[in-house]
Amino acid sequence: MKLTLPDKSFRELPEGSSGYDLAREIGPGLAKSAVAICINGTQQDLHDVIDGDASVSIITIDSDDGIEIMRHTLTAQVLARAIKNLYPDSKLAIGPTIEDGFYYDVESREVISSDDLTRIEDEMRRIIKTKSSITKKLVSKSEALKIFKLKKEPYKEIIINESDQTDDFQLYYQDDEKFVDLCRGPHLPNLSFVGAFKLTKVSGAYWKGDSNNSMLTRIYGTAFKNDKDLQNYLDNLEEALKRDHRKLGKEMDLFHFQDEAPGMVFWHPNGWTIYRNLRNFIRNKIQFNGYIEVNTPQVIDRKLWEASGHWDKYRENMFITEIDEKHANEKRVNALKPMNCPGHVQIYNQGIKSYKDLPLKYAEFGLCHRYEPSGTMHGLMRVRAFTQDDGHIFCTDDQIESETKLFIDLLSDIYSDLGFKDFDIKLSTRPEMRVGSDETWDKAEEALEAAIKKLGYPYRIDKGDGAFYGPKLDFVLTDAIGREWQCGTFQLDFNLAERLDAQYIGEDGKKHYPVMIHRAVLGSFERFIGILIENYAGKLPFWLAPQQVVIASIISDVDDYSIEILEELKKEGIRAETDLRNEKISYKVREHSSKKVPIILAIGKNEKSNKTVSMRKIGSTDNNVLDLKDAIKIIKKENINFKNAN
RNA sequence: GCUCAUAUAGCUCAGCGGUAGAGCACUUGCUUGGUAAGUAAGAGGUCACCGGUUCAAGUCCGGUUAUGAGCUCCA
Repeated sequence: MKLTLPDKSFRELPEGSSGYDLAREIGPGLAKSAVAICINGTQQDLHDVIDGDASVSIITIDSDDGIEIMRHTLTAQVLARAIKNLYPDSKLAIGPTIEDGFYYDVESREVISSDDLTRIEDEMRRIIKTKSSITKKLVSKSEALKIFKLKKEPYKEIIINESDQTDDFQLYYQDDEKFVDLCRGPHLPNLSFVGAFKLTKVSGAYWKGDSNNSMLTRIYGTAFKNDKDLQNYLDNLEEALKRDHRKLGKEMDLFHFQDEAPGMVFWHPNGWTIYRNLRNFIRNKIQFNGYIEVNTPQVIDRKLWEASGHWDKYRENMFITEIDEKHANEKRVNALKPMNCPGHVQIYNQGIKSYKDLPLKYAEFGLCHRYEPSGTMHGLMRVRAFTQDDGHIFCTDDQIESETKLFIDLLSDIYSDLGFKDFDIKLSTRPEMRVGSDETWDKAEEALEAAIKKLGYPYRIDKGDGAFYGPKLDFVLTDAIGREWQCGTFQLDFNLAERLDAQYIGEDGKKHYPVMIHRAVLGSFERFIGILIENYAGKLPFWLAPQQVVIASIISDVDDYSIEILEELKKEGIRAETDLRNEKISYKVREHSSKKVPIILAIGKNEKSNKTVSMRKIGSTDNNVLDLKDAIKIIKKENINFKNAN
């Protein structure tokens, strides 16, 4: 048979040859590092017989695919076996690879906690030491069922039963045949290819990811070619931990949380400075883009939420309030607003609107409360009270496309100013829980897709992920360490205006319902500030930094000059402070550097007598001695973004 | 909401049945020192909350609350 290699060259091999035979034919080095073969684009075991002419490539242990196969073998053959050895009553569910690692889900009567991981790792090492070869058997559906029934593995039975495959179920065995796992394969030919690994954590996970199903124990691990790669990976994890906004928030004294208000931020002066700067920045951007800022009540009668549809479709997420005092004769039930939209419609509804008023864009930095499930809160990233950079565009069908473009332009501009160059767009369609007729949804989805298509932005579709009132575009940005964050949103709504009776008089003199577009660029200030902190590892752009300059004296003789510099900077609107404490300059530099103050001006005898400063910027150990006037010019220039925003 | 873990000084953590500890931070003294920790002393805790076991409970057990890692959610 004729085999085509990746470099387009050919090899002629006798019928019945395997990937291993091919590798050996090409060279002993390749045969030694080969772990699997890719035949016509499908990965298969190295010892599978190649079925006639094909284009093939050998997968070596050094390649990304090879590492992935190694991780797969490690979880399905080694981890699973170790668990069965240590917890014979446990039931195996599934064990896939994930980015940078793998996990195995098992049902176990005994609690497996992170303290047990070392024990499981030891058992895994013992298994690996046997260097067993791994062999495959193909069996029929009924035989596969029989085997796993005997082994008392109910989850495997379910997997087999639910498969539409009738034959060729792949069973993988090690040398002594005591352990068997059902698997899609391919696997390493033997365990000597296993490199460096580590079990990382234990947690619960629902069977098939459905919260109605039973909770299994999930054991996570990671594996690499060698110890060096593994260590490198673990170091990177530690690096990510260092920029955790919860840790930096404490170090930089930005905010805190406490038991009495879970999921709600106590902003400290430093954190609130960042918040205010970001809000001013957005406020100016949107004013420039035709939005009018409004403000609506926090607590609103349930009647309005019933009319808007929130009471029916969103109540699980709402904080409901009642007045509890005996003397109160109001017995109404209120809800804290989870969204600003119904409030904005109330403003729209004051007075009669004409088509000439459209598009009408209301913006609100509205504080919304949502009752998020207890287990989902996470620092600033997922909270129960947050402020959106919210806005609602009331427009006609014809204006949807131009409004979509205007919004995406605004969003790119803002993201780019904040240091995020790239974002992806997701189009989310009708969810199961929704208001409005299917015809309305057809119309809305078509209009939104037509707009984004016409504008030529690449997008992907996320089926069923729309808001309950309409389809949406979500904007996902990538941060400095490659993580993705869904921030901006643009939601088309053909329902709410009608439900809340918002109308306009058209050119035809008749009443029409406007389209409502719910939109936000940052999403929530809380979350976005969390993202900014992590993206910049706390070293925020100068215009956002809570404290921009510290003037640190070296000896007390220069206190007066330091104060003079402070006054100069304050005149320029710079957030500066002096540090005149009786401490060494290195102590002061260390302290303000760890608080991520962008600029430290060290002031000693020389600076005072020459009217200069010694400037040190965060992230650098250079010290530039500059004339005070020049230094102030440079600092003003650093602030330019902020000035532009005003 | 679910699984597991955690909760001790302002912060980071040790202590795991017998009257509460360290480092840093804080206060005071000495020190005026040139770019990531000068030095000595002092002060600081209802060991998250409620209950139980015990002669005796940060310490063991149960519950509550919060937090963490995941899962499920995420407008």
